Amino acid sequence: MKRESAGSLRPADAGRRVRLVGWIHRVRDHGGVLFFDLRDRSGICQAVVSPSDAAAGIAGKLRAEWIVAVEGTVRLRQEGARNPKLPTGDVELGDVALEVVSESDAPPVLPSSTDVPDEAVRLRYRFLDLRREEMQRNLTLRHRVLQATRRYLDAGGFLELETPMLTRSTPEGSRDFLVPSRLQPGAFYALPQSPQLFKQLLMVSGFERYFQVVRCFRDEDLRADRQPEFTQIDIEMSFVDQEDVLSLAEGLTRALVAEAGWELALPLQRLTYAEAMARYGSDKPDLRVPLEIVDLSAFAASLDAPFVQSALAGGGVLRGLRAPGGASLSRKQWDELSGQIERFGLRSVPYIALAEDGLRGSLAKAVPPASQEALCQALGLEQGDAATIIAGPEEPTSLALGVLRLAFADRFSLRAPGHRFVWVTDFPLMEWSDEEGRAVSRHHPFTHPSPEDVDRLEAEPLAVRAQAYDLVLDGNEIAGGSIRIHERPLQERIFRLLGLSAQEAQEKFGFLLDAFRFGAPPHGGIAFGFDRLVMLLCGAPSIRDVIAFPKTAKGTDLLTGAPADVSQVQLDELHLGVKAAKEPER
RNA sequence: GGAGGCGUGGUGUAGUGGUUAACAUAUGUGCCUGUCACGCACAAGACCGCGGGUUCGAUUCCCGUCGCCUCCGCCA
Repeated sequence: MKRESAGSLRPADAGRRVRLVGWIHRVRDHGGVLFFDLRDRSGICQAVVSPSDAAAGIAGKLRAEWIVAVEGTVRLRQEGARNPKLPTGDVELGDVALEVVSESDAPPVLPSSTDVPDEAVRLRYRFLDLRREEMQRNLTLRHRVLQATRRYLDAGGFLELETPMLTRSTPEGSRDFLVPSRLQPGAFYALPQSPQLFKQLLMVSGFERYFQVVRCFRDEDLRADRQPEFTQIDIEMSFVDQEDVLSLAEGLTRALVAEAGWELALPLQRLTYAEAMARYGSDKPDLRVPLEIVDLSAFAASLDAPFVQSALAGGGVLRGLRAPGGASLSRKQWDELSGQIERFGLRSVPYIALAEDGLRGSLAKAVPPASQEALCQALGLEQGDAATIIAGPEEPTSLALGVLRLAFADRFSLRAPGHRFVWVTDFPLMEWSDEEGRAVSRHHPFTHPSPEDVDRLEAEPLAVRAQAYDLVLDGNEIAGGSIRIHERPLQERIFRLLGLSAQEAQEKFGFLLDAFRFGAPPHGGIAFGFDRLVMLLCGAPSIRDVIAFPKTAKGTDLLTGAPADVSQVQLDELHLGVKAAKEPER
C-alpha cells in the first residue's frame, strides 16, 4: 500500500484506508483508548487505538520519536473531539494496524517540546533539532526562496554557471581559507571569498547574464549573522548600467520575499551613502526607526560648551538626535549608553532633556536661555523628550549618532511594524586604512568609479564615489554590488592607487588584465547574502537557524568535531609541518 | 585580540555560605475508554562544567580554565 502524508488528511478523505509512516510525536495513553500523533514532513495526524484492536499491545509500548507504519481508516472525529489547532484536527485514523519500523532512545532534543534546548545541545544533536517544526519551516522556506531565485533568473535569461572552489589567494579582502596542494609542494589553493573574478571573466567570455547559488568562504570571526561558509546568490550582467542592475535586483527581491508572503512596492527607496550617513548615521540604516539626525550648525556659536567649540574649531560638525520620551532616562541610564559610543572617541553621551521644570541634562547649562526654544524646535523636542547633541569630526559623529539612534529604538520600542527596504548608492570608492597605511577599496578593487569623479582619482582619491550599491533591509545589508571596471588602463590606475605595483598587479591579477585586452564588455552585478535574507524572512534571530549544519561562534562543528587533527601521513603527503605545540590527545 | 552573559538530573528552569539541592518535562512502573502540552500515583535520575583559592564549611564568594551565546575589533 502506498504511503501517504500525515498532514494532508482532511474530512474529504473519510472512509479511505490509508498507510502512514512517520515519527511518534506524542502518545496519550488513557489505559483503555490510546491516542498517538504521527508526524512526517507534511504535518501531524492523530491515530486512535481501542483496547479491542490488535494493535493495542504494540501501541502501549510506543515512545516519542519511534518510527511506525500505520494502516488505518480515516474517519471524522466525534463532535467535541475535534482539534481546531491542527489542519488534520477534524479527522483521525481508526481501526489501525501498527508496525514498529525503528525504535528511539529518549531524545536529548524533543521535537514535540516547546522548550528550545541550549545551543550546544542543539548543535550536538542537530539531526534532532532539525526535526523541530520551526527548523523544518525555516529550511523549507529556504528551499522555496532558492527555487524562486532559479525560476526568476532562468526566466530572465540568466545562465547558472559554476566556478572553482579551489582557486588562488588574492590580496585585498578578508582572510582566505587555504588548501595545501599535494602535487605542488608548498603551494596553496584558496577557497573563494566570492566568485568575483570568475564571473567577470564569464562576462568577457560572452555569457552576458550569469548567476550562481554559490558557497563562499571567509576566515573571519563569526557573528549571529556571519558564518565562515555562507551562500550567495551571485549575479553578473554585461552591457548594463547601474539602473539595469538595480532594476533586476528589485524584481528578484520582490519575487523572493513573496515566498514569505511579503509584498513589495517597486521601485524601492534610495539613499546615497552621504545621505544615509548624515540622516541615519549608518550605511545600512534601519528605516523602521522614525528618528533622524539633525544638523545643528546654526547653534554652533551659541552653545557654551568647550567641547563643542573645540570640535568646531577643528572643522567638525554639530549634530543632534531626539530621544522620544527620553526625559525619563536617569543620569545613570545615559551613562550606560556611553559604552556603545566609546569607540568613536566619546566618553559620555551629552544630552538635554525637556522636563516639566525646564531643560535638564548634562548639556543644559551650555544652552543659553535665548536659544532654548529654537534649539528644542530644531530637534523636534516635545515635553518629556530628550536629545543627544554631539560635536566632532563628521564621520565618527555620524556613526555615534547612528548607534544611539538604534539604542533609542531599542529602549523606547520605536521600530514601526513591517519591513523597510532601501538602496544605498554612491559609496566612496576607497577609504583610508590606518593599519595598511594606504587607501583600500571599500567594495573591491574592480569597482568602477563614478564617471564624473574619474578625473579626480589621483588628486582626491578618498573623495571619489563608486558605482557601488547595497540593498538594506531593516538595518541589514542583504545584497551588494557594483558596476565593474572593464577598461584595462583604468583598472591599472586603481591598482596603482591601492599601492599595488605594476609587477604585483600582473602577478596577482594578470589573468584579469589580460582578459580585458580582448574585448571586455561593460558589466556589473550584485550578490545577495542568501542565508541572511532567509534569516530575515523567517524572523530568525541567527543565521544558524536557517543553515542545516552551522558552526559555533568559534568555528567548530559540534556534530562532526571539525576542525580535527589529521594523521602525520596526511601532513607528509601535503608537505606540511604543524608549528604550534598542541594539547595532548584526550 | 578585547568586553559581557550563561553553565544545576536526559531536557528546560528555580535556589542557597550549612537544604534530604526544588519545580516542570522526559524516563520506569502502576491506574485511567475521547485525549490532543491528557490526567493521577509511585520510583529512579545531579559528585550544581572543570581546576585551584578563601572559609570550620563552597553548588553559592574569589581566581583560572573549558564550553555555548552576544557585542567591539575583524568581515574588499
